[in-house]
Amino acid sequence: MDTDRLVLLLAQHGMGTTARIRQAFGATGLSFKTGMTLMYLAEGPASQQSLIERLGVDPSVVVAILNELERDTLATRRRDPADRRRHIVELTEAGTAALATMEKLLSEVDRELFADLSEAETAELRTILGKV
Amino acid sequence: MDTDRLVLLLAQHGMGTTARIRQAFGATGLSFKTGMTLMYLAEGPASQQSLIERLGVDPSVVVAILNELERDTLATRRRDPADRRRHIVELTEAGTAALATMEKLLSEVDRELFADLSEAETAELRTILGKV
DNA sequence: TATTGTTATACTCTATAACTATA
DNA sequence: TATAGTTATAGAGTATAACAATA
Repeated sequence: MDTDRLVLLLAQHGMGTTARIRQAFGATGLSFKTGMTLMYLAEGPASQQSLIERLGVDPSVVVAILNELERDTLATRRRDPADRRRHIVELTEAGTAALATMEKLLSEVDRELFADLSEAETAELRTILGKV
Repeated sequence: MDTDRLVLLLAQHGMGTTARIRQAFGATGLSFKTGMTLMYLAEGPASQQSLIERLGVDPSVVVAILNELERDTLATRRRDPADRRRHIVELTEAGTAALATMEKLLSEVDRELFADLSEAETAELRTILGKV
């Protein structure tokens, strides 16, 4: 799906990259956004609201992701005593281990995708995407 | 959905860009890949096989897209007399008009998304993405 | 036998709307 | 009344498998 338009070029590469990540994560049985959730939880306990914002998805999506993570005992949620409407979501030890696996998989995709780019080019790409 | 990993940055921007294009195309009632199909057909008549390759999708997806385009009389398909297994797919006049509309919508997204980029930066982005 | 296109079907991702419980 | 989270459900988008027509 090639084209000469920059928006389409970016969309195309993004879809390809996303598909590649999904494929890499597929081995773990976890979806793309579930993997992203693990990464956010690595920064510390979070409410579901904060996950909704960071993932940019509907609340119901976060519920489904957390159900999956709890089923696999990769994360836990418990009531926040300070506001019993909220949940405190946390990684378990198994979750931290799973995260390490996914980081390794991501590194492989990274190397594979950007193999033909110089150090300067990857820095440049990062800068430019930051402005988009 | 921010992150410091380049693969994730690219995936994120790609998904955002795709979503933005879908939204822009939404006004026409046509999907993203249907719009892409119109663009490919603008280059001249095509077989369904060639569309499959360029869109990078399953044959059944192309069938669905062409059913939609034919229903809206934006394209036609007819048997190729040289090989009666093949279809020759062509834009109609209405299809050409619809294409012009979508190009205009894409240009708007282009301007919006890359407003903060210099001429040099857009050229750089194009070059780098070409290597990914 | 291999290729082109079609159909039926199912799976993933995501959002909407109506709901419960807390504040 | 407003907010956090949940459920049920529906709609995209896409792939798989079995198929018919033609080469």
